[in-house]
Amino acid sequence: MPELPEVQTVVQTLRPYVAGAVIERANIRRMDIIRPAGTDLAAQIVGRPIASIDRRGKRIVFTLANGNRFYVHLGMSGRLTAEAADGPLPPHTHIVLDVLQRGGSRIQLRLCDPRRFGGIWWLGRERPDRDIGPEPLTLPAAQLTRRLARTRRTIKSALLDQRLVAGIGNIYADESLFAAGIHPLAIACELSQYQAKRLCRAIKATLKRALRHGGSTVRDYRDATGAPGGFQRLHRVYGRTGMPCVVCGEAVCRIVIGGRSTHYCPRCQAADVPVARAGSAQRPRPAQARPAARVRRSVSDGLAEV
DNA sequence: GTCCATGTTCTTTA
DNA sequence: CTAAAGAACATGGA
Repeated sequence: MPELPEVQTVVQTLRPYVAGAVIERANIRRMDIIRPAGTDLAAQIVGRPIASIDRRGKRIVFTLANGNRFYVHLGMSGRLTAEAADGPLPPHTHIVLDVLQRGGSRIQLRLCDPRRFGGIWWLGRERPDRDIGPEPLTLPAAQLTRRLARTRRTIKSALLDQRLVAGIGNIYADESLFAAGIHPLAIACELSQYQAKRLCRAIKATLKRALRHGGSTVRDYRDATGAPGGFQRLHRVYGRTGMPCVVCGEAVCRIVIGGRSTHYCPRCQAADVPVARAGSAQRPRPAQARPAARVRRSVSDGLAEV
């Protein structure tokens, strides 16, 4: 659920509760959300002060006073909240950290994640961003252009690739492409210089505006205090299939790209550059008939004969 | 029962 | 070999 604006909002609302606080106890109720598997997270963090909490891409990065780091990823349904120490534990609460604040009061830091696509990654001294791309809010347009020029994927798929740019997800990819007037099936490397620049500006403007509204709550998302976001009311295409475009009145379309639902206005986002086919790979069809005897055997066929 | 969901990673295919 | 699409993961809601 959470993309850059939601993750950043969680960090900002969590920071006053945990910055400088000491982790007194770690109640890890499910081992399988700790990664790498086998990490003794409790042994690493109990008794340690939290020096700082920051965001990198969609990761919530904790830095301990001893310099070690770990990060929380919220996956699709994760919530990281600061709660009064004695409230009842809701279902799917996988981690509870008891935290002693500088003022002397105690709170609980809870990770709740029904679908369990999220989790906690222990980093130690490793960098928190070795395997993801640059931050979109500070990304120079020329750098985005260069990165897009390297791929023939659709622009929608490219924006969702965290190694290309970190922090954009399904909502903000659709909203940014609408703001830039670019068709989601446009081939990334076919965008004009002007379009790439416009897209870069649109991404920044969209993410910043979402940030000002505390992110989007479509379903599960809450900040660290439990409050929902407000930006879902300002979505211009995401989740508006069939409704009139807020700019031109044309009905908003929904297609599937890379397995993800994609919303766009067919008039405001005209396909004025080469586009891929929706819903499946752009498969160059053989101009002539296929070779006749095409004997292909699946793996299971082969195994069945052994 | 069906389909869908704010994400990532592994596998399969071209 | 590389690039990209699809499936899988787990749960709940419409």
